[in-house]
Amino acid sequence: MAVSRTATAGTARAKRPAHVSRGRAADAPVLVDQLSQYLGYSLKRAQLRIFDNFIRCVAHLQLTPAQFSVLLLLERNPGRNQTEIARTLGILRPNFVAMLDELESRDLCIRVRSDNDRRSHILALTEEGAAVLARAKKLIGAKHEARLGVLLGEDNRVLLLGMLEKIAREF
Amino acid sequence: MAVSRTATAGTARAKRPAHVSRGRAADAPVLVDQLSQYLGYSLKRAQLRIFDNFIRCVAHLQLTPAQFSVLLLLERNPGRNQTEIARTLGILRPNFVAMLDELESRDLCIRVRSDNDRRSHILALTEEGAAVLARAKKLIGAKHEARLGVLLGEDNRVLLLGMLEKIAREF
DNA sequence: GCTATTTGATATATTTCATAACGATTATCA
DNA sequence: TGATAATCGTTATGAAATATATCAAATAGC
Repeated sequence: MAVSRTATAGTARAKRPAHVSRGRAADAPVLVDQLSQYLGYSLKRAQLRIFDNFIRCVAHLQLTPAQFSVLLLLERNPGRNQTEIARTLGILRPNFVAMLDELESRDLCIRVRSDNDRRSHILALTEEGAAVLARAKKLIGAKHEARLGVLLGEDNRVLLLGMLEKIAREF
Repeated sequence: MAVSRTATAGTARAKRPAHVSRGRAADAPVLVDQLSQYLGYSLKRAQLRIFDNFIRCVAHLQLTPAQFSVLLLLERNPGRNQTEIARTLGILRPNFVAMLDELESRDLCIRVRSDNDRRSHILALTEEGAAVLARAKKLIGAKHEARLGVLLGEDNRVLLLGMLEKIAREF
């Protein structure tokens, strides 16, 4: 999404119309300085930027942030079922079904009926899934997180992560 | 949305099933430590928390974060038209129409045909809109931002805001 | 064994986000 | 000036994300 980069500079005119005659140029930018002081606003804008960049970084792997997070959780947590993974990510079970259908159809993971509870499906990465995840991690690390380290400084990047985690957990 | 707070503790059993027999308790939490190291994930989770709290803080005013941001922009930028406000917020013009219909129907703002360009609608807060905005600002400041200052420390809160702004602008 | 609960799934509604196109108006410029 | 292009708000519409209710199958609890 994101705001269009060019301001579509508003048609310079010799004679200023009454409405804009009190000190503001016709193409002056809309002021967002007040709004930027609100955490919710800045958080949302930053999140959109980050997601946008994330998607571009793994474009040729065709992975969304949500899909990446699923694959990473499967790698880190073998033997878990759909409900456990979905709940951890805040994904509702009904919505998780189509997501897994997609991943499974691309041979990135599989559902296996559990032996000890035949209601549940144990989720597992396939070899292909592990390989794609590994490539995604490398790309994100090199082109995404690293860039952030450059922008903020590595110390600040870590600080930022810590604060966001704290908000997510304790706010 | 948000993850359910109770882990729906998984049915303790005397005899461990084969799948979970290698060191993990049946009700052990899914590990998110790796995932949390990715900025996109932590950013998104924090954003959901913050929006959730924002909405609750101004619940009796019935204001969404997006609506609040529109009102704030109108106050700060009098004399602007729909396109300018929408673009600033990253809202597509077609989607902005219904949003303004809602705000205008609640007498929080008005559209006025511009004299010097009769295509455009100049947006303005009504008295009611200014009053509601003032109350919202007070609530958010006292119950939302202040809480964040307590959680992170005031210095860190400012630091966080600065980093998020930088990401939104320069990433 | 009987009832209640859980799991994955389906159906469906709602909300959010995006594109195309229109009438009215204004800008551009030959 | 007049013809063409561009812009503004709007409508219609589609796509995607998010939410609830419900089901059959399997399990848990008594």
